[in-house]
Amino acid sequence: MTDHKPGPNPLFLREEDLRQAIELLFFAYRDFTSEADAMLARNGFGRAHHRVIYFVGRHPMISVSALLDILRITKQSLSRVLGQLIREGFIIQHKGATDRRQRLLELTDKGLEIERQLTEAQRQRIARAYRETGGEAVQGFRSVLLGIMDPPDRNRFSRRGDT
Amino acid sequence: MTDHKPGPNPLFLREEDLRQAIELLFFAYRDFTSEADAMLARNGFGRAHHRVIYFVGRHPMISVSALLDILRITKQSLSRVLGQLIREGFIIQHKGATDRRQRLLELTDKGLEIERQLTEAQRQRIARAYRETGGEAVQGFRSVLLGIMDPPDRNRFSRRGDT
DNA sequence: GATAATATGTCAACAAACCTGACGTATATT
DNA sequence: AATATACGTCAGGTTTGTTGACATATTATC
Repeated sequence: MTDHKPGPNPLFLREEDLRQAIELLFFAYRDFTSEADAMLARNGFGRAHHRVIYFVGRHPMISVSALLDILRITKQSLSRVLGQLIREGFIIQHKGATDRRQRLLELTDKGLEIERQLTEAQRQRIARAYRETGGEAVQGFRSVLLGIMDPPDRNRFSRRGDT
Repeated sequence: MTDHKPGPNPLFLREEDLRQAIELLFFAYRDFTSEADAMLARNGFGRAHHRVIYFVGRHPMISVSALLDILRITKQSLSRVLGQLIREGFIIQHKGATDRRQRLLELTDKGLEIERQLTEAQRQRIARAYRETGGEAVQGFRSVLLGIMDPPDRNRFSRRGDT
């Protein structure tokens, strides 16, 4: 049933390597989000909600514009999802102390709880992969992904212990 | 403007590592698809079209069900996108030789050309990251991503040279 | 050879999550 | 006082996914 071997078209050895990388990202990302997606669907949420919950949890008191900068979506798109999360009590807004135009976002206890549940499957998946492959592979994984992303966001990943 | 340091909440050192991995995947994937997305938008296509074009190009004469198995979407979703690509002459169907129920898919010359253009930016991005990080890092990248994905698809990535 | 299973397609209705464009308000900056 | 920024919102549109039902051609099975 349904055969598809690794495929022809290997113009260069290099070409095959690059295509494998493209596919590794596709399959890994697809599976990486699968458990959380299922959990979200049960709660009437989507992946967009998870992203908002995740990054608000990661950066408590983040401003709306900083969040937009991470997500790279329009404020109208964010507004729909964020408004829902606020109305349902997962996130609260605080007026900025220094700049009162800002609406700083924070998870409520309810928000923290769902964040933990949602991200748990992903953490376990990563932890398992890290455990199976070892520290050297982890360093390679990190540095290649850093190389793939655009420079501006690379400095979010400082080398450790800088809180 | 807009400050968000790496963030608080480091319950464990380990926890921070796992969260960084989650974010590496998010940022890398977001940027990885950005150029192709822009090019697709200019042609009136979306990311779904790219995925179909990519995997048909990768596996010439793939059956519809095998493609569905890769993409993990419903046949109705695929049908819309695939039908469009067929009508516009990017993909052609052939009746299966052994099983005449199958519609085996193949890129036309036009399809091959757009595939090349679309994937080019991604290939360059990967190539650059691979060049910058070196072979050892690449091995780590590969093995961690393999560890992250669910086992069933791992054997798509055999070690090399098996066509 | 009738029956069941498989591979594919299609119609219809719906939802999630994006988008653009326009406009409004509060606050800060110059 | 004028301009810019941070945020919100209304309105309408697209892409990409979903479920459910049903149809057709072909293959496999009893």
